[in-house]
Amino acid sequence: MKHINIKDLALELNLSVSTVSKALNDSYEISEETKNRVLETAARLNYVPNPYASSLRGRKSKNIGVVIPEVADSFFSLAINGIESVAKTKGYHVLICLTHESFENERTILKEFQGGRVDGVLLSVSTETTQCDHINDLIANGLPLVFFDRACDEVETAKITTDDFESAYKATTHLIQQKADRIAFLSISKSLSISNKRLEGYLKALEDHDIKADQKYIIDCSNDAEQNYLLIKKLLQQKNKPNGIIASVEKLTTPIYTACKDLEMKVPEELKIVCFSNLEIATILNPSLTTITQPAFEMGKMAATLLFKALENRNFSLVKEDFMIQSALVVRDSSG
Amino acid sequence: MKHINIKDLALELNLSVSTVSKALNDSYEISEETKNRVLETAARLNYVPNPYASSLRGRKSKNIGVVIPEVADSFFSLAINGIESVAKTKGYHVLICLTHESFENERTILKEFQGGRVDGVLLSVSTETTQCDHINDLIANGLPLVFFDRACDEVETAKITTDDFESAYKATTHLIQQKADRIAFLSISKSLSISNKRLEGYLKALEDHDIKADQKYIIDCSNDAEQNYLLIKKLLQQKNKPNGIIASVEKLTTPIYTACKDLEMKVPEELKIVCFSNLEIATILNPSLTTITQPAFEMGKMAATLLFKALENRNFSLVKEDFMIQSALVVRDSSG
DNA sequence: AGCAATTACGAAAACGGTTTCGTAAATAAA
DNA sequence: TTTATTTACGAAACCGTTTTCGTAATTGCT
Repeated sequence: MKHINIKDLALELNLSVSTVSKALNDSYEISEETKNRVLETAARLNYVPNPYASSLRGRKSKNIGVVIPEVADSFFSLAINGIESVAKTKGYHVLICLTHESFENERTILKEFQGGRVDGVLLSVSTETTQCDHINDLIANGLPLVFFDRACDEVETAKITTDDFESAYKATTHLIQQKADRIAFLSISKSLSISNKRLEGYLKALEDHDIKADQKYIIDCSNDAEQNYLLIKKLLQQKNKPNGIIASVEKLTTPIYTACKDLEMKVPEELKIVCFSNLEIATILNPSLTTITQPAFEMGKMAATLLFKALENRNFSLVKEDFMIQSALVVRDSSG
Repeated sequence: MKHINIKDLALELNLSVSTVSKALNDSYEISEETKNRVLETAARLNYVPNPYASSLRGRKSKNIGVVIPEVADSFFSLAINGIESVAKTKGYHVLICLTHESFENERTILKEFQGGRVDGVLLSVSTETTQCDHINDLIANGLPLVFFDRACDEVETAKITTDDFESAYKATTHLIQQKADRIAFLSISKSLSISNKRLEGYLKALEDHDIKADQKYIIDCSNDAEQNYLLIKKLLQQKNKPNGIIASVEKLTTPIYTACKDLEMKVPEELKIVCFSNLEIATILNPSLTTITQPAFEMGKMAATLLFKALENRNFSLVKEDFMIQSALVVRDSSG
């Protein structure tokens, strides 16, 4: 079965290519009768237009690029669903690109996007990203970009974030109220703004409750699960070990619980735990995990909606603006 | 900043478009000196070729389509990583499309692919998929397709699966050896071949150990979490309730554990649990979850490798063949 | 030196659509 | 009836590449 193009279709119909094209696009220039004939024959011959040919002429790809560190993370997979739900209504496709937390990958991907592969970009930067020239280049090239969750402050565009400062503040205060006074904070990156804001919220809560922050309770985790496990274990073995812990990222849940089990620490009696996490299974952990749950689906949806606003209105441009959606502190047994 | 195309580049260099194109593609027809000049200027002007123009002319998109039910599932997200790892080495992009377990979505996506958006397809069918005309159409249209995990037996092409029958058999046998004699099986679909094979493995194991299968222990779950929870709860409340349970899909983990907790059933004493699951957090559930873990990354990698073999060799064609990789039964406390 | 082969480039066609513009026929307005 | 407008279509340009083919200029061979 040969693939059928618009020329074949026109030939079959004894019409010109342009008429067929207009009929397929429901142009006012074409009579109802002809439109129906064309549509019918197109269906019969199983004609599917080549999107790249359309892109080329129309100078738009009908694709948006979604650049994220990882797909095996419930925040991102839920956000993808949110993004996809709006892209679908707009007739757009979603091109998901993974950086695997590598700056070099991120740069390469954004560079490629400048060739016209996508019409706009949603980005959550990698942990390695400390400078944003590659992002500014993209924008200078005319591609609208909206950050979601992990943003770069130096870039003049909109971002959808959650109240990282406040939720870390809330979580810390919650632990303090639960009588924890040596609270550790597990960070994922020194450069990521969300990580820093969460850290600041944590520090502010300590300060407001007259607890002195201690550098030894602030741990920089890496992208390596085994190494994180060792770091956490070490943290929990030192003298004056923490009796509270706040993990700023979901993937630390497993090493934390594993370390507690291996060290036979009682949760929440000896150690109270809060994680930034969207894991559905938080409820069935034992003890069930207190989480700060981000509105992942909503954030994806909102980011995409904003991006489309920029794509559809040529005179609407994305300015530096922070759309903040609240996360929820869901108290469960691990901090009881 | 205007976007630069090959014509601008040629103008800047005082060369013809064709020469520039050949230089960029490292053609033997172009002198080293010219190549260097072109490369240099291209970098300076930040030239990025339009992939769609190349696609159009070259009649290939350098994209492969990955069609899966859901991305928020650890099997699929890991498989994506496997697929991506090989696509990257081939200079291909991965277009991920989600069916959300809807047959209609699946059909629409595959239909669209026939327009040339992708050069080949990796597919894991939706639970609703009972007939395969849409898949056969795609293949008849010249697009190579490889199944992974969830396949359609009626389609003449290769598939990468795991030993669903054997692993269900092993899991069931394991539960029997742990003294369970009323073992329930939770299915996700009556039509999905993997679901049926797992069911058969379960039934065979019962038979081989002289346990009579009982229809009331075989539950068809849906795509709705709340409903599944109710089904499971009902299962665990009937008289002669099961003392063993095998869940054929990861997303049933939460409702099972939740139901056990709500009904105050002791695991594993009163109920032994095994799940088909790739969840990392299986280890930190309490009790830790015995799983049948599929080689998700490997399967993605293998499926992609096979697809590229078909893409690269015009005379290699995908025949009906089942590449089976073994899953591992990882015994943990929930079946102890 | 004379001819063939090679080297290095350019012109133009092609990929599959969309869009602009031109126009014959039909209809409306004068 | 004559002129203006509308309707319905076709020819051709165009989007940004790659590729085929043609050809001067250089090199190699005898």
